[in-house]
Amino acid sequence: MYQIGEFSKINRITVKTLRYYDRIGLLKPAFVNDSNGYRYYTSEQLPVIHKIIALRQMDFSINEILDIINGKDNNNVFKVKKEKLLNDIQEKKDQLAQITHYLEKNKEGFKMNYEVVLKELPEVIVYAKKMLVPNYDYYFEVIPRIGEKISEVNPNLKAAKPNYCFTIYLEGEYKEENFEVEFCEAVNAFGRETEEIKFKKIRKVNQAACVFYKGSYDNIGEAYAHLFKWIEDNNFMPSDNPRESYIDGIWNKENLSDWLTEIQIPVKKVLIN
Amino acid sequence: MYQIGEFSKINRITVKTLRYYDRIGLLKPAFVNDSNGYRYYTSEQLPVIHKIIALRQMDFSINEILDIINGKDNNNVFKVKKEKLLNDIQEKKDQLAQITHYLEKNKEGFKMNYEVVLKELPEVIVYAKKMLVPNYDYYFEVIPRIGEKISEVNPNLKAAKPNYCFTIYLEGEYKEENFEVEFCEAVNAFGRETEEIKFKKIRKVNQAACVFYKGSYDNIGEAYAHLFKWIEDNNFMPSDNPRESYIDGIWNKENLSDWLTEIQIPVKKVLIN
DNA sequence: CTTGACCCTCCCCTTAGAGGAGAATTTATA
DNA sequence: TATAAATTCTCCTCTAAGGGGAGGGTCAAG
Repeated sequence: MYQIGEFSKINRITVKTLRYYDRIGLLKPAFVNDSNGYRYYTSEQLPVIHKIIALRQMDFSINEILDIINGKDNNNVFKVKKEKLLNDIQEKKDQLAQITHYLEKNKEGFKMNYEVVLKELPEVIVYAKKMLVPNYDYYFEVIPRIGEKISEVNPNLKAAKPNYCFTIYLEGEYKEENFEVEFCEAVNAFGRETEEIKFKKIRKVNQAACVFYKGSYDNIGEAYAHLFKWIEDNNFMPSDNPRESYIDGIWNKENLSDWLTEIQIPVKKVLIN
Repeated sequence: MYQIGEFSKINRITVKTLRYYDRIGLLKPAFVNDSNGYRYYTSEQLPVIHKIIALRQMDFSINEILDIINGKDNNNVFKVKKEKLLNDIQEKKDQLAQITHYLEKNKEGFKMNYEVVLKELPEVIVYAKKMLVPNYDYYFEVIPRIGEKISEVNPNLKAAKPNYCFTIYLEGEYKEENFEVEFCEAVNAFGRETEEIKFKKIRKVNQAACVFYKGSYDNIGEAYAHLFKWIEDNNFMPSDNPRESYIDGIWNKENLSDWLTEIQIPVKKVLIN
């Protein structure tokens, strides 16, 4: 018979933990003195606590250990745990890649302005028009007319909430002039089409690497470059054309430096053996 | 101005989380309607929440993010986090090795009886005697006499609490007969020595791989084999001689199957690049 | 005028114990 | 034998990052 303190020393485990295991029913002491409540453990319980500690070392939760000890579903729990550990390792490696990328970018006192986030892009219904655009200035002259035109034909059509107004770059890479794009605006339903403006459903994207870009479009190439570098450094690759989502711009902000655009590039993980 | 629901959709983050960030002061909405408590966010806050999400994706805690955003200690936090992630990955890999070992051992319905635990062995003062032992039977005849002898010379000497009575195998590997061992018993202080029995301090062992073995000593070789296999599978190597700690045996249990012994092998991690 | 969508606050719950208070008991020392 | 020190007990609160749900107020559309 060991007192709790002895038993804790033998097994290199705290007294608090033993009392906790008693309370939740994972390991009750073999004997409890009724008059003073002292717990006593026997040497037969050594292999039991040993097994518990071994399972804790393997990252099993208390509930899983209870199941294992009660003989439920013995082998499957281990396989599931193995899968989970493999996932955890991959997740940590991904985080490590992000931090390494960050440290590299920030190496020489260079202040990084872009924070890349992976997120899902939801399925949306849009009206869309393809165009060849000589430059950004021309572009924002043309866009309002698309909206006017489609409202004429569909007086009840409404923009989706939240607003989602973007272009898809049909060229794979970023170009400053004469690029081909598809302008899209998310709406609440399908409507009547015109010769040039078509409705379609844009499918959900599971993972897109996204950055916000502040300011006029003159230097947006820098944000693209950063984003592409991030994608490479983090073992992703583009899986579809980039999107530029317009949040603040000439239509609502006078000051160029207040303009806000989000660049979204659908990506998928590169499998490394 | 976005309502909380919109803002949550744009950023793929829950409303609960936004309210939580408000409460803890990580991201307060730009405007709150005093009469009904509604929260409103602006597009200028998009890059801010984006940064928060990016840092969360990199495994930073809320407190760390608060520090980063408030401009405290900017680069060091990242380096520390990188180290932590490397450690986490190693830990997960170790757990994976343990599970893989377990699954392999249990493959064909073979029921495993040994659970290996890594633990620290504390520093102890012992009296010790080296011997060449022909077999276990002889061994347990001799041992009581050592205790008697040392008590004669040191009437006030007491066994340590918890008891720790063990032999160190001086041969590197397990042998069934004619093995050289050093018998040790932990005591509370140094005492007077005899020709054959010496006192010494045994240093702490940081990590030892340990199993319990139940039953008579006939099949203890199996437990050794298992333990050595475990050490190899988990990328450890023995760093000192094995110890056999006697917990229950002929001196207190009649039934052979109640005998209990713990095998402890000090180990160190094998560095794999 | 009502319905459904959206928002609010408040409270409890999660893991696996850690930390500490206050009291009782046991063990060691003088 | 008296006291001091060590050990144990129960009970309470705390952790991180929100999730779940109750109960109730608010808003826009039909």
